[in-house]
Amino acid sequence: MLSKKTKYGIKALAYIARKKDRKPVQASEISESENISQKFLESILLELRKSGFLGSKKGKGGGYYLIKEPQEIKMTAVIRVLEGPIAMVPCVSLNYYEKCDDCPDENACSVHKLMIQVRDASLNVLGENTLEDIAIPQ
Amino acid sequence: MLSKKTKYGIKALAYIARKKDRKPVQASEISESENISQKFLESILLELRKSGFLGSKKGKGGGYYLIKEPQEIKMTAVIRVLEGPIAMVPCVSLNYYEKCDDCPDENACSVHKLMIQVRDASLNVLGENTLEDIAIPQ
DNA sequence: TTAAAACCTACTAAATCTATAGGGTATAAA
DNA sequence: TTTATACCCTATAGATTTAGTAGGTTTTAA
Repeated sequence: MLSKKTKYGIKALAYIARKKDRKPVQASEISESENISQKFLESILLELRKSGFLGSKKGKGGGYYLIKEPQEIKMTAVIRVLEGPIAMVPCVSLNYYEKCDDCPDENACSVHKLMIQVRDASLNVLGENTLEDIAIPQ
Repeated sequence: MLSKKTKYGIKALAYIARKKDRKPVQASEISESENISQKFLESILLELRKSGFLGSKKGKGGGYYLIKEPQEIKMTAVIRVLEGPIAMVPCVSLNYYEKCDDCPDENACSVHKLMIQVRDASLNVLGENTLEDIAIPQ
């Protein structure tokens, strides 16, 4: 299951991407428009800034803006930052690999083989979709 | 992320499916062989029995056995029983649908559209794999 | 009769999620 | 230079889920 944090983060990025001008967008505006708790959203936007997706401007007229073009932002990257691994088990994760305690041999594990297929299917979808693709005008 | 419960459940089913004879397999045997806490495993096997995947026999020489043939058991069905929805958000779940609190219009939601694609990709993989496919002899 | 094995209920420690509280800091406009 | 704005930061807390553990009861085969 996708956490609310990730879901809100994606919606916020899409909201910012839909704006044609590159003026900073306030957290309060996104919060109201997308029905997200403002304080919670602030922490998410902050994280997106620290991980290089957003820039920010303080003070009156400030807000958040995209650093890269929407078509350059793959959804795999967004989800990895907000949610963590895309894989359903750590032992098939490309970016967050962990060995299973119970598994002496990954290649003999039935779950492992299945989850590699699921991971690749998900990676394929999320890698082909960019922020531009999902931020269609309403 | 797949819960340990689901992971153990799949491994247990695969273990039982690998046995050629249809004699009942004890929880203790699976527990030792797959490095799963026996008590935890018992509760999982019980759930798999109640949901129609396994039959059981009590007393000495008892254990669990498959009710259907491995090739008739789709992994979608197993995961839905043990883990719940396959979709990453409830609003795109076929079997566990729930409306999002924050979303007035699902069709205008960027997350919704993306997650439908992810769901379909996962469903495709999990629907094509049966217990027979993943229970390859070690 | 005894041992084995499924069955059942209740509980719990730890982690995670989803925020909320309460400010601090930098900036722009008046 | 003041003031309002808006980002920035830390701490905390309630709810839920996870991953078990504990301690039994019931059924069956030998």
